[in-house]
Amino acid sequence: MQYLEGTNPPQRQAITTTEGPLLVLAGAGTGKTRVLISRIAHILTQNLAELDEVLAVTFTNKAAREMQERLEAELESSVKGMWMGTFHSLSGRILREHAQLVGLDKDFDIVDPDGQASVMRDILLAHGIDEKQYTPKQMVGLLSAWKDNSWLPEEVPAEEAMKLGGHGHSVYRSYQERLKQLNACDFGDMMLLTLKIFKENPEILQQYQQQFKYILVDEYQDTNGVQYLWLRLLAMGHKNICVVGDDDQSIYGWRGAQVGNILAFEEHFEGAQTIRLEQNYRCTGNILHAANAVISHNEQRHAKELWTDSGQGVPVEVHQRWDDVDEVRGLMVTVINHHLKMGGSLKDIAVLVRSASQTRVLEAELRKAKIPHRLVKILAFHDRKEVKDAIAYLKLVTRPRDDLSFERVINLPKRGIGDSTLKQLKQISQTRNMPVFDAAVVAVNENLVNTKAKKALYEFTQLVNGWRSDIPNGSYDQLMEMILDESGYVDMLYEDKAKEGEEKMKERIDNVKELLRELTDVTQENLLDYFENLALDSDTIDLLGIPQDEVSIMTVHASKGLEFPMVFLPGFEDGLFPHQRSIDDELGTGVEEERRLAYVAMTRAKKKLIISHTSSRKLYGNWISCEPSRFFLELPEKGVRYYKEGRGSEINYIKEGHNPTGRTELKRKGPRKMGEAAPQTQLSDAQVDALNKGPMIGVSADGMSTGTKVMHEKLGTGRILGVEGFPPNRKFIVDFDEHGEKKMLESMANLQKI
DNA sequence: ACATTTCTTTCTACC
DNA sequence: AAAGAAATGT
Repeated sequence: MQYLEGTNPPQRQAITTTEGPLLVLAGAGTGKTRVLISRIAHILTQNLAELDEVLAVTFTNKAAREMQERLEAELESSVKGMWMGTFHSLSGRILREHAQLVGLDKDFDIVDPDGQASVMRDILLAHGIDEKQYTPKQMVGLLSAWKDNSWLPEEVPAEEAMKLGGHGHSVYRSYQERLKQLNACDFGDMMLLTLKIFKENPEILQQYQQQFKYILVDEYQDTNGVQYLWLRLLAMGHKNICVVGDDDQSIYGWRGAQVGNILAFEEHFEGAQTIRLEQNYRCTGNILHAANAVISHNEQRHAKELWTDSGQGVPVEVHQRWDDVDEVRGLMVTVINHHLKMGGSLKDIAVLVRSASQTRVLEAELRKAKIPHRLVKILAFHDRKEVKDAIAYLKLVTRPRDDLSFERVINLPKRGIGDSTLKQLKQISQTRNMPVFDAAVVAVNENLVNTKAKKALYEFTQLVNGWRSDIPNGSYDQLMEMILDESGYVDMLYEDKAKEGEEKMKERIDNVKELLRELTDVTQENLLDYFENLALDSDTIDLLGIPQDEVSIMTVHASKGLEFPMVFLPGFEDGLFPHQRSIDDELGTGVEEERRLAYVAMTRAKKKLIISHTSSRKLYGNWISCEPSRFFLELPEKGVRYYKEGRGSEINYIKEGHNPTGRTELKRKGPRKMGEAAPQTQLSDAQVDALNKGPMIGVSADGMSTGTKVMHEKLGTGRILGVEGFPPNRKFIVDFDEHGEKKMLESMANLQKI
């Protein structure tokens, strides 16, 4: 049995224990993917199940693809027919099959967050809710959280329904109604509506329960409420559910993930067995030791300690740099060039950032230093404006009910259809219960809009009808090309050159061309799948040519499951990592999740881990001073070296400026008190201006100074303890009567003087 | 309705 | 700093 070769005893056990519920607690780099693949190979080669009787759930499409490839290599045969994919893609498959049961057509569309916000904007308007007080995004966020918890409109608990001014409940219903009208659903619905079908139609559920003899789930620590219930129902048939995960790597709490699912698996599934994989095959001893030390500060976790027998390796490095530019130029570029000189390769290297905003400086400086690099998954190809515009045209032509796409392209390029005309069209569409496109035809025929708009609408509808009659037998690239040409969209891109600059224009044109290339594979048969993938698969970035030798730049979240010989972790500063939003989190679980995130980040490194923090960095265009991340205080004494360099200096990499006293300098006496203002290291022009105009720190013209009593919408009354920075980016430190000390940005907090 | 200017806001993380 | 919204002028 080939698939057992080279496995350790617990791995072997996890592969061959096929019957009954099984929890595999698999730490970072313990060979969990290997186990999953071998387990499926075992099930199939032992003839325990047919291909379509195996359900394998992964967290990303990329993971699904990788698993499929490796499995096929292992079995030397195709595994087509197996149910392998993400929760959303698998659930979507079931939902399409039974869409009528929840009022959707089989070819329903999946709206992305932009689309959600757009729908919500109309709903808020119709409900007479002030969209400044409750933004569409906020409202969508609330609904998504409810859906992640598996609450249908009638199931939302009373106290939840009180949130955001108590509007949520009625808004939820209208929002769902509207989506139904559009023949569309959002991400949350893909799980929730399928669950609804299961609950209301036992015979359908039973059919799937019988079909799926073996269920496997990867990254179980990141499942949310609705996903848990979905799995639970499906697993009720044969009860052979194997979940693999690591509570220390749960980093999607903001998307509703409940670590509790993995912590309580044994209670949720009766008779469950647990197997632990604790031998790490990825990192050096020093890296593992450092990561273990950090994560051990979390309260909510299964006790475990990863180990390795592969030697200590070189120390983990911690660098203090002057600012974000110096962090790249002085540190990374130096190290990377040295790595190249020693014969190393760029694809060994990854830079993992906490927030996408860090990539701007990173990219600029690496470009200056002529170091090839690639942003991975930061802005997905299909999220680019010009690509979304083109897709909207294609959707409008092929999907008659797609009002969202109509809205997007009706005045792109400018056709003289403004807000007021659009509003009229929407009105007609609602009262006559027809798509906005049809309303436009009606408006033309019945003279319901002014002459100018009428002419423009007539021409537009003629164009679209023309394209509709040209829907091809072959691939869609030619239709798309015709649309882009005849609509004037491409001309518009060229004309934008003056405004946007030539480089930007070229990039846009290239992206549209790339889209055309992609569409050569799209036909009437797979158009629906194509649209579904657009919504569900954001990994598709590697279509732009062969993988080059270049440094990978990505967010820590995007790095989960990957590994690199050398990893840089810039921006380890309180406020950025851990992020301020998590520090402010009232439940206190935020920092624990950040710590898990740090753990994930550190354990991506196989041989060399370089963490850095800066003294100052730009935020919203203003310099702020930064404190070292609190996570440094949790690093072990051994196996970590500290480096501190001044402004613009380059470290002498070979000689190593090992600074044993660095640690004491780094070590704070304890967390900085909230009221204790961070020292301002450098003033921006705006700040100097602000000073010259009058208001001084703490004695501002608006009377918001230390001692002022203030009122906050949610946190109630309190007193200002201190003020940092300058308008309009001041931060107030407020001692709230009910909630204690909080630090907040002026523009966010909306504090009222009382 | 659109172009231009001015002012706000934004920077967690993503299927 | 850059993108987006709002205000203002034509």
